[in-house]
Amino acid sequence: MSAAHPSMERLTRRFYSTGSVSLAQALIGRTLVRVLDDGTRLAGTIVETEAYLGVEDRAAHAFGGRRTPRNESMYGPPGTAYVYFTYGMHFCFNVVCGGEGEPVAVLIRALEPIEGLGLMRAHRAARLGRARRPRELRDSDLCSGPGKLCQAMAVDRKLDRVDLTDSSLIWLERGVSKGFPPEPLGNSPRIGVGYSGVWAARPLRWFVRGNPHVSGPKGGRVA
DNA sequence: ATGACGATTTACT
DNA sequence: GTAAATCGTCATA
Repeated sequence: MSAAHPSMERLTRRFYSTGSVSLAQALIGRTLVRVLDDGTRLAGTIVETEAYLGVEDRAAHAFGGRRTPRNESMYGPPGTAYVYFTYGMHFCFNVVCGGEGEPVAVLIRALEPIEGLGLMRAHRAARLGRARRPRELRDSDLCSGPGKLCQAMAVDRKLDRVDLTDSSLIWLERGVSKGFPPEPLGNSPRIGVGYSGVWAARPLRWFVRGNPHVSGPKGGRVA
């Protein structure tokens, strides 16, 4: 894989060494690549992100400087993967950023699948209820949410603490084509953080307007 | 040892 | 729209 083609360039430590508000926007349009143990390659374009600001952000896992085995990877170097388990059944994938040792991260909330759709569909279907007639999952049902994309991309706690600048299992590539992402990006309060007081209202979520792979009703939700 | 709680998704009324 | 599913984690005791 030469670096001749821009879309093949892996994002560097330097790229991740910035604040989460900046990175959350810069990650829209980039490509998340996952290579399974058997060599199968899965990939998608990031279309929705959320910034978590660190110790002062009540919605963040590192609020108040909290540091536990669960969120330890947030204290790792920029470019570290932070994968956590939540609601007793879902994983969420984050990219650590900010300064060295600062517990700051960006949550990847949705992807537009571009490679390995068949396997993604299989991964997702395996977790759906069987009570109902198993209708074919649409492309927009594969990665349109933080938990969903982890199912589709086979991201689980084994990838927590992985170095995205060096791993052969998962990484991000420059992957932005001309005219994408479209400006201006959609921007809204973060999802699922209603418990965080004034922080719940801060517009720290970004997404590609009108893109069907964005989470929420008819993909988009709020401005 | 115990209990409350999720950076969610799905199914159902 | 509302509620169930489901369990690791962390604060409290």
